[in-house]
Amino acid sequence: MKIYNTLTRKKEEFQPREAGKIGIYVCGMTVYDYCHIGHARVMVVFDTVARYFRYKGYKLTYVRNITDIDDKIINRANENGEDFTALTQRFIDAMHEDEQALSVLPPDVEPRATQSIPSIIAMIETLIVKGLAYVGTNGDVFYSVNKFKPYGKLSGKNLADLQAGERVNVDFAKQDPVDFVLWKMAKPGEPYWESPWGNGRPGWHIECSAMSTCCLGNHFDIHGGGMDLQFPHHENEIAQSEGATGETFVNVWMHNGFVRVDNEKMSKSLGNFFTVREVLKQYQPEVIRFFILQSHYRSPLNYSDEQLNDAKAGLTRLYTALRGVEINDAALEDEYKKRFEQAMEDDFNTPVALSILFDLAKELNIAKKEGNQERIKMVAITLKYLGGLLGVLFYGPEDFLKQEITGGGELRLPLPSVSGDGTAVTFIDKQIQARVDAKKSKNWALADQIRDELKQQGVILEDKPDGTTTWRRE
RNA sequence: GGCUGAGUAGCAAAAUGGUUAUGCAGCGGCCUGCAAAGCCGUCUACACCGGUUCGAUUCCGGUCUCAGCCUCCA
Repeated sequence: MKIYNTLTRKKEEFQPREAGKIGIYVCGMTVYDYCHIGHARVMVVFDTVARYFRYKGYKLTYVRNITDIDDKIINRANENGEDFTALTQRFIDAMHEDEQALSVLPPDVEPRATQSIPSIIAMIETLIVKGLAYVGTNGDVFYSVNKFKPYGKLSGKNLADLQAGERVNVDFAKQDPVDFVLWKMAKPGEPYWESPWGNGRPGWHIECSAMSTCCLGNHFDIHGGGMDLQFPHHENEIAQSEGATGETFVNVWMHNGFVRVDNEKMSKSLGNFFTVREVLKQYQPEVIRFFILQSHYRSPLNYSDEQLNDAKAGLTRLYTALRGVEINDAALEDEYKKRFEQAMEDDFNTPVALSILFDLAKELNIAKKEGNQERIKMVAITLKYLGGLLGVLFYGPEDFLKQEITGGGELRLPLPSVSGDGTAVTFIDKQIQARVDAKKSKNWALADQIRDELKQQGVILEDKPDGTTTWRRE
């Protein structure tokens, strides 16, 4: 199993610290707004990683935190005139709904910053005792970056460059502009927790150090998150954790690439983001997941309708191949399974893994054409099984192909119903029957008219060799 | 300016020192009443310039372009 390690800038053979066991920590959401497709990518990517480790038999502990206190949350709650806990709870619930829609399995532990205050305070105290942190002139507690020699090892930066490139906004409370805050004093009216340094709240970076070591130990296997967290967030985490414990913090750092819109990073500040629930009005949730899996997790991923439509077309091809095939517990096609594993074990190469699914679909179509029942069963079960490892292809083919996207705005959870609008389905069936009759009397004009009318409504008819007709949505 | 990373055919996206990626789209054929789906065949590549090599899209150096980080960000 090879994984690209940001720390060493190369693919390395992955060795768990303890045979058969893996601890992984992923930086999750700051919950003050809905998840956008960029957040969805992190969720789907690391869900896929977690699924694969489990499939390989590792005992995995997957931790993904929730940042439920910070300046943006406080500001947003003030704007809304609501308590910040009401705000965060609402968006935590929304996030869980989005995850479920995308077939992202819940992490094993989902610690929240506000519920980890004691361990955060303990870690800051240790840092102060070790001389790595100090109380600034404004009462905030800062990390003394210069005292941590390896600072910059993850992001390839060095302190001299950082100091040279300082922004004009110098904070006079700090001893050094590169220092960062560990504990922030509360202003009047702000939420706070008691601490040895006064009432306040944790800085952003310290929560992840505290929560990860708390859940996984001082030294664990994998730490993940978006590329943009590399610096300063993860760099600071290393400084805090290794500074406090004196141990190596993390063996492997994994960072996923961004989702882009028009060649630009999708982000809140640029305002060019699409929320998961927005996109779900137009596409099935599995299409979004498939879209994400179609590129390697470290590559940029361009968001566009064209790309989503592409993903949909690809998924449709796979489901079409599975159509009408009974999935039972036949043996797996070993050759394809092996190729699939090879792809996944090369730094989670999901585009190649998906290409193997397409190869299987072609095999399946050929077997169907030849009427080779044995082969059909074997290839179909393999396709469905390998798809399942990626968190796709778990619907019934008819469910997927006939699912209607209502666009009503409600969140679409998994398990779509084919006949959410039963009357539509009844109508389609009636029209198909009328067309069968027209065909029997060789009234091609009427038959074509019926087909065209349904097509206009997004329903595609397909005549089968045995004289029956099936349909699917466009 | 400093530090990362990337540039592959119409679009998207992988691998690879010499041999088919894959999906969508196109073209020809089979199938079909005609379609759709499917199958068979087929056309568009490796940013540019040098170097290493018997041979480079793949390794090395340089150029150009793009993106990201250096401020909150997944």
